Amino acid sequence: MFRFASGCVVNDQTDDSDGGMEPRARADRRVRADARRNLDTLLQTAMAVFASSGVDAPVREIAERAGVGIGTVYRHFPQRSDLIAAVFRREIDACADAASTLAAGHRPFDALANWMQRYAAFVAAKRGLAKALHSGDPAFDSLPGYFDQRLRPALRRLLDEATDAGEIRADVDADELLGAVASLCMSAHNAGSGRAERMVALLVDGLRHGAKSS
Amino acid sequence: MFRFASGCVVNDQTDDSDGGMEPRARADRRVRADARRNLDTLLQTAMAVFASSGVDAPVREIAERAGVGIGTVYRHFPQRSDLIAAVFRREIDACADAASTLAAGHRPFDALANWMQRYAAFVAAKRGLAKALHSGDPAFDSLPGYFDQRLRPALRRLLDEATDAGEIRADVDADELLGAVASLCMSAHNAGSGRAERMVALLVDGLRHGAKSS
DNA sequence: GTCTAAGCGGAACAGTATTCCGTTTTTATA
DNA sequence: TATAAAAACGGAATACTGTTCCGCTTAGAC
Repeated sequence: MFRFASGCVVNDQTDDSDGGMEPRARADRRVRADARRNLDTLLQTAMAVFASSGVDAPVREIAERAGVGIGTVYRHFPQRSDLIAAVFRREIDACADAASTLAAGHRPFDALANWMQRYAAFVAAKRGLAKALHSGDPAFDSLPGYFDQRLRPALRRLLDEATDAGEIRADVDADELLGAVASLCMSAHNAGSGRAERMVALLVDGLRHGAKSS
Repeated sequence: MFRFASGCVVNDQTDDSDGGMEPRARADRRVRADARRNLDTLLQTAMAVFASSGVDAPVREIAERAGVGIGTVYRHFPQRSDLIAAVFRREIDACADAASTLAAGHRPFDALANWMQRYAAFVAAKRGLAKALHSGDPAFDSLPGYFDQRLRPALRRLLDEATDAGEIRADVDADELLGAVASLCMSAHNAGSGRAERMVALLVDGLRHGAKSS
């Protein structure tokens, strides 16, 4: 056994010398159904608890609310920080996946505009987790990279489609945009409700109308 | 009793209705000598422990090294974070006070240059505490304000005296300078030793020679 | 149905902050 | 200097935490 960067414990390839077993059977039946179910429940519960009580919520509370024993939590996440990282990862995934959904259901510009708000909400909600990120715990080391790896392509796709449809200007970079929205949300933090949304909307309007500078 | 912003516990004015007692005696004899001594020892020890073991050092360790009981620590600092804040405050004071000492013992420009290095060392050493600052603990809320309140006037005085003596240009702002040095020290963090010092020295040289731009 | 090991639960451990209260020490007063 | 009241002290006890350990349960292959 070894620990993935993700923090989940995974079976290492057990010795392959016995040959003939189908790899499918190996991979499928390796994880018991109840274990997978518990893992999922755990992540969902942790997400809810972190959202309501903050990332400092005790592991015990999460275990209780998920209806599992503490041992089970630690079986899936050797350290408390691994659980936090996994939740963060899952939320990044959800945000990235939203891009596909939106792209399928809206015109390119609308998909882009909606996703930007979705992303803004994500950033705003994750300020607590951001704090954890800077705690120096190695469990979080891979998160920034994962963040880029998932979110950048998602946004790039939306941008490209909107550009191809002639709905927005062509000179904006996905990275820059992600960073810009993030800082908008950070600085609009303690301002009244709706301010971040408005600033992001402004930014999106700029995508449509602004003249290319430099 | 109420808690000062500083986190120390202080006697509220006891009822003054009995009139005639001299205010001096009141104010002087209000704190027992051993208490004051312990408070001081505690702060000194905590400073040393934080410097060597980081701000996460257990309260017990500090109490032991200071030669007092845990109860005494908590009598002076109701929360662990109050102790951290008090230490930080004291170091800000020391840094600010150094300005006067330097001003008295050096020519204006030298005083300024020395103090800038002193301040740079302070910023560099306090990276750990900076992390604590962003933890959201209300005990730290007043620190940024205190930082400005103490350090800005200290630097302004040195700047003014150097300017009056015609030793530096007149168009630099104390705030900007504090910020600039801080960011220099932050970014030079993981670079080899002495780099921050050199960058700050560069900045100080700029004070003497640079042309005013805008 | 049986067997095996993956998975589970939660008591036990270790380490922390914080509280509580009987004891000691200072200091005002005589 | 002797005394008493109040202030401060010390540290055992409490209350939470994260984490480990191991006997028990149960999914799933045969």
